[in-house]
Amino acid sequence: MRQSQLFTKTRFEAPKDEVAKNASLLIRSGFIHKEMAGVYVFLPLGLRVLENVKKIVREEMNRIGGQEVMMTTLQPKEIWEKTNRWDDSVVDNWFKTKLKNGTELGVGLTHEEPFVDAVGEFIQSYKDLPILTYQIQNKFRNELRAKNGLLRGREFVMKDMYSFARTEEEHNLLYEKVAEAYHKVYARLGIGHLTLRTSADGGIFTKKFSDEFQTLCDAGEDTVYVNEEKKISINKEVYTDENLEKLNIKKEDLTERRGIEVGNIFPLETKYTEALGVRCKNDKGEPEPIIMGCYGIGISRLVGALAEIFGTETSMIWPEAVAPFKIHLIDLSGSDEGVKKATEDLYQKLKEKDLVLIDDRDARAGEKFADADIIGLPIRIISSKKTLEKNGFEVVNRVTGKTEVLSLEDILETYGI
RNA sequence: CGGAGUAUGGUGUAACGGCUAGCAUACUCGCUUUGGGAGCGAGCAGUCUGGGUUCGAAUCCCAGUACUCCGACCA
Repeated sequence: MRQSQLFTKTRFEAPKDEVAKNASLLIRSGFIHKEMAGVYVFLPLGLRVLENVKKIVREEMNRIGGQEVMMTTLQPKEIWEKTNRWDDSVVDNWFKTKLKNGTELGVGLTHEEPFVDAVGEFIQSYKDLPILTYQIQNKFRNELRAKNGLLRGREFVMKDMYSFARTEEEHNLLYEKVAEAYHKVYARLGIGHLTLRTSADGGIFTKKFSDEFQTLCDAGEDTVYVNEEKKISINKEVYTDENLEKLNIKKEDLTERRGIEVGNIFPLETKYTEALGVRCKNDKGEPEPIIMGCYGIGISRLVGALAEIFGTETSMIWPEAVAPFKIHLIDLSGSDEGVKKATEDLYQKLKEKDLVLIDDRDARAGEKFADADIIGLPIRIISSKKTLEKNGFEVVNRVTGKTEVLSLEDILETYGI
């Protein structure tokens, strides 16, 4: 992609209506646009990051047998009434609307009911189980107060997966399989070492714990007690002597930290399937309850978390797996036709694999470097008279700081072109 | 939802109730410049909305709206 044609621009000044580092940084780099409090537009570079996160999540969910679907945003109130989650006194952050004829509708804030409703149609026999199905979709929550940029919005992108199992054992197997997949997702995003499976409140429908995936970061909204060494973590909301004993954790081993909840998995038991009348026949032809699990990953929240972790106010380095492009090619050819041609040749090659953003603007070096710092592509290749005199290009790995002059052939070989 | 604060060109800011609302940046044009946000000149562009007080309101008052922060909430 040519930066001269990219319609977004970086900006020098921080937006005054954002305090959160993630939103401020991403607005300054032109990755997102604030539409209103808690609602953000993903611009070309930001969308590429978001899509890369989705891709990784998809691959890992598919790998464990997840089947992707897409539920609807508009929701009929009937199914929510069956589980007693329609009334505002029970769930107060619904966005609701009406059809022309007055029929009430909900705007999806989560999708347990619709999944049970839609998937349940196909569950007749125990032979149909287990099922693991998911979607990546926008969620709408009427939060009383949006804050922290992408970390808590009113409209956000989430991956939610649901498992349907016949027995407790079958459920537990799926549950652990998903947990393992989650660890893989965070590892691929470059935050595996910071992300801990955390015991948390199981919610209002189960007496069990749920498991959150907390990425340690001071900007996080949750307080967790952790032992990074032993990979132990427990959310403050369930941090009691009784629970510590139940979980076999020693208080002295833990330190208080802040965490961003980047994922949450919890057992739903039979609450939703029973309420919506979804059962399966066992081998004697008798109806049996179905055990559910629910597994979420905040996709857009992860983009914010990455900005918090890998960014400063004026600089960013995206993990290679999600960077909008891997390489930022800085064209410093000026009016030198020879350098310009060499740069263009390299660009055309790297473009074949969609690896590169070229700064071909008629701008000075300082401006280009400053922009490249905040846009945050992990590899920087500088092309100028200086580098061409050495028969190559200056290649900087921004993570390690390693700088070397490589020839066109060397670079192409590195990327398998 | 309780409390506090803020609102001025695209962006960031300044202006005692009183001069043509200033500065920076961005943008447009011209010249110069070209490895860390260059220089000179010219130009475009603004007081959140609605009321009120006053000879006179960006400034004071009321209402609304939006945004931010603290708290509560977050299935």
